[in-house]
Amino acid sequence: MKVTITDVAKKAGVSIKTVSRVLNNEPNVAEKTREHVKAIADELRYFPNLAARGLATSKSFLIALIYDNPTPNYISLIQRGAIEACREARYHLVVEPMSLVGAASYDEKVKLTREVLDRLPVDGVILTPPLSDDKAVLAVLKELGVKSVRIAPKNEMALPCVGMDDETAAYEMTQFLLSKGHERIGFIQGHVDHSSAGLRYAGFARAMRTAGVDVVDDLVAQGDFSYESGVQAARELLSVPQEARPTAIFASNDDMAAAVISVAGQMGIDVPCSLSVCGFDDTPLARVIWPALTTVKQPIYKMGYQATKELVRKADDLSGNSQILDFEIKVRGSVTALK
Amino acid sequence: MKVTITDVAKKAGVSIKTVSRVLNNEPNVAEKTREHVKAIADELRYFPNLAARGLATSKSFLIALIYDNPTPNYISLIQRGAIEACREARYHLVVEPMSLVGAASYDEKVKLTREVLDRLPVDGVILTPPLSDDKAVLAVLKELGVKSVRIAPKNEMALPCVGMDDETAAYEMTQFLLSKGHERIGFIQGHVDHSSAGLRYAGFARAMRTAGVDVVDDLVAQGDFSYESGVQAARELLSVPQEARPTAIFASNDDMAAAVISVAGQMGIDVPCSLSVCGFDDTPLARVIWPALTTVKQPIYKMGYQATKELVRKADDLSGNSQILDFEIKVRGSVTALK
DNA sequence: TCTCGTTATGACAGCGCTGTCAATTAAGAA
DNA sequence: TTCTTAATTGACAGCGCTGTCATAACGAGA
Repeated sequence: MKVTITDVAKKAGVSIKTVSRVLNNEPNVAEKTREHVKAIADELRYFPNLAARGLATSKSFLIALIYDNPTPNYISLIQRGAIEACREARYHLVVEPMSLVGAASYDEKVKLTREVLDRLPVDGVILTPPLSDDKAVLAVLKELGVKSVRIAPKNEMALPCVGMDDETAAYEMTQFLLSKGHERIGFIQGHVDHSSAGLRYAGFARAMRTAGVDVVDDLVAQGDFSYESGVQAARELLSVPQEARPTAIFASNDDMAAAVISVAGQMGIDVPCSLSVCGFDDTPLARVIWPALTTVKQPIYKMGYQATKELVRKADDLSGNSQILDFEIKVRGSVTALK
Repeated sequence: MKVTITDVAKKAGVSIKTVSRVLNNEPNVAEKTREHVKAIADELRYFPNLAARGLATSKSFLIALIYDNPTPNYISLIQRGAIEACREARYHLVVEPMSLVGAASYDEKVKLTREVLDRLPVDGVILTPPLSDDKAVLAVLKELGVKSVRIAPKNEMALPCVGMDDETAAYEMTQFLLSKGHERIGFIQGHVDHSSAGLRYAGFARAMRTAGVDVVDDLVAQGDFSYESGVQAARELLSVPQEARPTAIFASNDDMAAAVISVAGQMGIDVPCSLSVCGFDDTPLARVIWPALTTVKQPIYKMGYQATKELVRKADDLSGNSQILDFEIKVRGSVTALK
């Protein structure tokens, strides 16, 4: 049925070991032999059997993408990037969603994570937020000695990471609002489990401080990155006398920013004339709502790609090096200068 | 390092074959032995090596989810359902996005598909639209004898499918609009490669005919399920004298419906007072935009789950049986009765 | 008690590949 | 030419599991 290495070897008139060498780009094969074997392999449309190869090398050629309930758009971009990198290295991506956040205790988390990794021994793991900051998950990864890369804004536990500089991005976005004359700027924080949430707030606060503007407690609301939490937070921020109302709101992600626009609409507050709004992430949503959202474009696809690239790299020296990718501020209709 | 079947056998004082039998629930093992072996395996936290098992059985315990550029939300739900079913059967899901639509010729498509499946021999394939209707892909699947389930509204090529009745859903949604007094109803069609697009239009047309209302050609616009195409189509439908304008627009999916709402907003047409809008899919977007979208809720998660369930079923008799799942019409603010 | 039909268990080969190491060949050096 | 060294190739074991088939143990009936 399926073509095996033996078939190729026979047809090429060499031993299976030589074929193996050619296929794995090992040295010490005569150039002529190499070409010949390659040609035969192509002709026979031979592909090595992953299971056999895996058994012999105790590798699986599988990379796991472990995530917990992120937004579909985010995970789908990460995934796409990861798969691209996998393909280039002849790896495959298996996806493993988990349900750890909030619900489970530390021990429970350890157990669940271990189970996933025991059942399917992979060659590498990509962790997305908020799992990339989860102590239990990281502990298991270390215990099992699984190569892993975190998608996260900052290095942790000597594990390599790929991310962007959330703090600076938020800083620059806040500067942008300030440059438009806004001073009463509301801020909606993200989920406390995501380290990026804290960094975004920090960037906002730093920009305000730098500009000599006080951060008013009443203008900072807690959200959790969900649309619903954005609705809640927006109501809090906007249900005050008009003179106490912020002239701009910076939400920690696009979903919550969309919620602000929606709530403002319901309250008869015109966006952007009476209220400027900006978000973070540049999800497709940002261009789809009206007015289009001013937001920070994250290089999500690239994060997935780079993280995976790092995992499939031959060298095993992926010790704690981190990659910070560029962001971009997308200026759209939801922000105007204060009159 | 890793605990093997031999370790379990030694510790349990039986042969590896007996352990194997227990683990695979094979008959002819004394109940006492079975319990004992199970206990030892648990104690040792033993999990069979997938590669070895795969090599011996020539199965991979892998299911591939093959898709081509669908909306992130859609694929993410399908994926979630598929993974759930995989877990129950101790399978794993590998994702394989392809880029076939539009660009590639038939032969090119065959080549690319074959390459994906040759490189990673999986035990089953889940096809999502529009690939579930792609002749080239289906031909390769048949040629390679790969078990597969299509996520699609109707049976094809004797391949089992899981889907929903798009035609009836569109019919009922149109009836709903008609019941609200709308007669000048605009329709935005979906991507021609998706069989569901045609069925949705058919359902719309049937409802109109049944109600004795003519389908006006000028009120039917072509889209391709993308937001951008929705903008285009909406402009077409709305850039006419007010008396010629539709009083309601039924877009073939939510993204295009969102585009209609956005375009209407820009043109100063109030939704829903001057224009009712409804969509299809019930993406998160539907609840996030303002006004919230009246739409058809597809059981997307369940489709992924059922399709995978079918694939991992022991029996190999999955010949052309199709499952039609229920839909639900979600009435929200974007549609009002015609005054 | 012995025999026969089951049921339970184990020995062993082999799945398709790679790692190790030995054998062969080619290429220089003397 | 002959010896030495390096480059090239192949034989074979073994990765961890399951399938096949032989063997052992167990009961039931004579």
